[in-house]
Amino acid sequence: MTEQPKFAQIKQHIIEQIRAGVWLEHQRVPSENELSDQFKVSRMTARRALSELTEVGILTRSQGLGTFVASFKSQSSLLEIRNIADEVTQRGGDYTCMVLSLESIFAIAPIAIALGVEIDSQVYRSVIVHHENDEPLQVEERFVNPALASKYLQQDFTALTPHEYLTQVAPLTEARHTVEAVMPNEEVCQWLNMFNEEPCLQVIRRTWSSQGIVSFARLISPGSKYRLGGHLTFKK
Amino acid sequence: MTEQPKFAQIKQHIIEQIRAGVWLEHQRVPSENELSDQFKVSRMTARRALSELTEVGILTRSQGLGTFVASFKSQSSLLEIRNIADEVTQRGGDYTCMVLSLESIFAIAPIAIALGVEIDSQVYRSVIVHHENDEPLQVEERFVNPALASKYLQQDFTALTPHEYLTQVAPLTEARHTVEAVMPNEEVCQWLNMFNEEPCLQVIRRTWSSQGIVSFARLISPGSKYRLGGHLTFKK
DNA sequence: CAAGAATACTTGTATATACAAGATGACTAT
DNA sequence: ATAGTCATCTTGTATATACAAGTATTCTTG
Repeated sequence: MTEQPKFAQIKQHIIEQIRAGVWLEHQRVPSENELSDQFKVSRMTARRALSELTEVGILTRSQGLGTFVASFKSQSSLLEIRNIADEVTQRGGDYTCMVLSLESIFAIAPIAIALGVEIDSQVYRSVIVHHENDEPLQVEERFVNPALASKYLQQDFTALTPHEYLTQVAPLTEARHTVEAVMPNEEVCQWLNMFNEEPCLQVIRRTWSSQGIVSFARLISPGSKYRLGGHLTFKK
Repeated sequence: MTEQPKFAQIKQHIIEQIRAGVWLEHQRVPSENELSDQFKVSRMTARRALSELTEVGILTRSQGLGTFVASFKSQSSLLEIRNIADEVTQRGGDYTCMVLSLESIFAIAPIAIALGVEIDSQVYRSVIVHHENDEPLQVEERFVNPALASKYLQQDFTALTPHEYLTQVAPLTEARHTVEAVMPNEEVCQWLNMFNEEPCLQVIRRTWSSQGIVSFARLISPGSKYRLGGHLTFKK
C-alpha cells in the first residue's frame, strides 16, 4: 500500500458523503458486500471501515437490517449540552418554554464574527426561556445565519427547540462550546426572574454544518439550579 | 457460542486485570500471540480484543513494541479537567503552585460521605493554589482516603500534583465530576487573592480506584480567568 | 571494539472462507 | 385470508493464512 490503507480510504469516503449531506441522518449506507464490490476489497476490509466508524459513533449497525448514519445527538458523548427539554422531562419535571423574542437584526461586530457573516448584515435572533415546573431554568439567546436556516423566524419553538430544528434543516458536522461562570446582567436577571444577584453558568456554543457556521448560542442558567455532570469509567 | 463471544471474554479479562491493579499504567499486556495461545483462539480474535480496547483508549499499541495499558489521562477525552500544570505550560505560561495546607483532619459528615468513610474518622486534606504567571488561577481543596494513599502527607506537591501522585499509588478506574457556578466564600477569596466578589467556576470531582473512593476534590477558579472548552466533530 | 546484518519478536493490513443469527418479503399450504 | 415456511438479504463471530513494517537483540564481520 503506497498511500493510505484501503479501509481508511473507505472510511474517509463515507465521512465525506455524510459531511457533504449526501447521506443524511438515519439513512442507510451501503452494506459490507456493496462496499467490497465497489472498492474491490474483501468483505472483511469493508467491514472494518464500517465497524470503526460505528465504534466512534458516526454510524449505527443492526444485524439483519443494515448500517445507518447515526444521529448527531449520539455523537456528543461527554460534554453534550443535552437538549434541555429532554433533560427536564427525563427527571420527571414539567417542561415549558416561552419565546421572548424572535426577530431579524443587524449583526454588530462580535456577533457577525462569531457567525462568519458581514458586519451589519441581517441575522436572526431568538430569546427563549426554558422552565422547569414553571420556574425559569435557562435562557437561550441564539443568533442564526439566515443563509442556512431561512425559515427560522416562522418556527414554533414551543413545539421543537431551536437546536432540534436546526439539526433538521442544516445537518450538524461540528460544535464547539465553552463553559464559564459569569454574573448575569440586568437583562438576563429579568429573563430568569432573578431578584438578588447570583452567579450563573454560561455555555457558549457555535455549531457548524457542511455549508458553514449555522448558529451561535448563549445558554445561561442560575448556578443554584443547574449544573453540568460528567462521568468517566473503565467499564465498556 | 452459548454465552459471550470469545473476543468479549478476552476484553473483559483484560479490563479486570487493569481494574484490579494487576497490570498498571504503561505496563505491557500480553501480545496477540500470547493471548491467542492462552485463550485457544486465533490471532485475529485476540487482536480484536486488543484493538477495540485501544480504540476506546484503555490500551495503546505500537508496532514492533507491543500493547500497553494507557495512562488514565488519555481516558478522559472531552470533559477531562486537564492537569492544570500541563494546561498552563502548554499555552506558554509560567506555572507555580503553593501548598497552603497539608494535614490530617476529622471528617465531618458531608466529607465522610463523599469519601465513603466513617464520620469523624481521620482523612487527609490538602489545599493548593495553582498560579499562572504568579497570579492565582485555581484553588484545589482535596480530601483523600488515607487507606488508599497512606503517604499522602509526605509528598511534595510542588513537584507532582496530587492527581498525578494519586494515579500512581491508586490506579484510577472511575471519575465523576460536576461543574457549576458559585460565589466564592471568604476563605476562597483569600486563597485566590480576590478583592471584589466575582463568580467562580467550581468543579467537584470524585475519583475511584478498584479498592474504593480515593479522593474528593473541589477545584475553584475565578470566572474571569478560567473556562472549560469542549469540541465535537465528525472528522476522525 | 564497533558497525552492520541477520533474527525474532511485535503490531498492521488484507484476503478467503465458514457458519450463526436477525430481518424481511415472497411464497405456500391450510 | 392467515399463518407458517423458505429464500435471501443483512450484520456478527471466528479461523487460517500471507505479507508488510517497526523495534530490539544477537551475531557476525571488518
